[in-house]
Amino acid sequence: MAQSNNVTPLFNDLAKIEHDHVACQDCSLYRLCLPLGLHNNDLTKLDEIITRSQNYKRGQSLFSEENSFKSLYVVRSGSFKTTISTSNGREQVTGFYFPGEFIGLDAIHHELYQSTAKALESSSVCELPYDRLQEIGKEMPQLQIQLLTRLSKELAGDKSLMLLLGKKTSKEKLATYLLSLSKRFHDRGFSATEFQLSMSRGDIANHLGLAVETVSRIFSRFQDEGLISLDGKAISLQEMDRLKALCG
Amino acid sequence: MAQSNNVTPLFNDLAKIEHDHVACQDCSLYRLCLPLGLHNNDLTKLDEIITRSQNYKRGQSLFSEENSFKSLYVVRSGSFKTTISTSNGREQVTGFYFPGEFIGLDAIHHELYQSTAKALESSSVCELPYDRLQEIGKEMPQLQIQLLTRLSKELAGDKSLMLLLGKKTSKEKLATYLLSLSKRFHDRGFSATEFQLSMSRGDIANHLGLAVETVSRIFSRFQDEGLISLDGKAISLQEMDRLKALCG
DNA sequence: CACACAAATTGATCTAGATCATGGATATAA
DNA sequence: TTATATCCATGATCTAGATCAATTTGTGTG
Repeated sequence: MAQSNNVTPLFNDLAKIEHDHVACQDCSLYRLCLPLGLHNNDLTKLDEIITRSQNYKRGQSLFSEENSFKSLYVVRSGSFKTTISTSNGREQVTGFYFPGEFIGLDAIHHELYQSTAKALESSSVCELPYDRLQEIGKEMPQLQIQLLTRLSKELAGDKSLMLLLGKKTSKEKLATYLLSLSKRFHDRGFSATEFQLSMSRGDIANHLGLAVETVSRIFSRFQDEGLISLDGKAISLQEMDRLKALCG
Repeated sequence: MAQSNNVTPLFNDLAKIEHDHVACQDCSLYRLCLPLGLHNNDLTKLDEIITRSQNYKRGQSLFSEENSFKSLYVVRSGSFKTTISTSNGREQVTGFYFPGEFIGLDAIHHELYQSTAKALESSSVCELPYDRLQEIGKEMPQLQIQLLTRLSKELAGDKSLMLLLGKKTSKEKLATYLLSLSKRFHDRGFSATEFQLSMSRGDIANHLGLAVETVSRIFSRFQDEGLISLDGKAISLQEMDRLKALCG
């Protein structure tokens, strides 16, 4: 059966991508993205250094661990995951990224990317070459502040994730995760209760420090209890309040 | 028995703190800290906005979750831990901070601190009021870049910690932790193999997502195997290579 | 210096969630 | 369309590390 269309679509349509060169001014992600608060002149300068990428297909890499760091990326449409690995090959999904969110911020201090970024579905990005960004940033304090704010936000998110990984039970982890997704969809103008999970159960499990089987079981349990309703990748949060209460 | 003196002292003596107003130029932490790369004029301006704090005693808070965000702090001497909590009171130690390291970076995007910072021993800090920092930052791109770099570095560290929390066994966690401490001591000009653990076993356990008892047992095991030698808070890493191999 | 309290160690037991195993559902490709 | 690989769900079993319990050691404080 084909995926039904009664839920929020994946993020493919969020940015206007008919033309490859939508200016930041005209981008529907404007208020979620870096340019917020920049004046027209500055915005134009920023526009000039941005490369709008071709599409990335599901599974395709934006960059890999140990590649040399060159650019930051902002998701324009679709979604990505980032991973890092131990020397003996175990992998941790460190984050999921949706339109308007930055990828690569953890590489700024380094010559090399610290993680691998892969598309979860057909996706596109804006590429910001870091050296040129620094150049124009010298005359745009507001841009620097935006960048700092971005980094700080991601940092705070990662600390919460540490709390989740270190101290929460499997149910609490899943409930917290679903509500975090919900909020991000809502912030992007979509339904807070009905959306598509672009990542696999395996990715979710890995990200939350669980086994796939555990995620499956808890999803089933949540369904039995009427908390959510799940049809493949389409999820609907039926009882936000009870979910919130489950977050710990 | 009193603590023996044959190991690296705690960080109390690292910064020259006889006078409350050591200029950044003269501070022994200079090369680890923010001012790196600033010119003399800029350095003087930075100096002017910094408040050097009185001492914080063991257990004393620098700030608490939900306090309004005002300043960033750099550890001058001693050490701190930061924690965040779930709504029902469970707590996660999100980080330990040593001289030259920044505390509060995750609050920049917010009105409120996202965590609580407590001294682990007698400690002191430099306080950087964030609004004034932004003010002078407008004319000091190098300062902004330093800040960005700091944030990025902490971000990368947190991602590694996610890998640790999500994918490593208890032994691997402890080995990884000890080597991370070792590196940070070494970077500060101290022995990479002999130092004092200023944090309790409980703090370590919490930070690594383990129970205290587990940490105790693994420390004992590591001792039996000749990997480390432990006397209260004083630790000596006897076999760095084997420890490295244990990190996963 | 001795009291009281907090931190650490060690052993015994228990359990949340991992791992193993199987079958069904989905997706991709020729 | 069928082949083939991957993903997902669910049951049975196992185990790493948590929890509980009892000492021991360390550490402020009057």
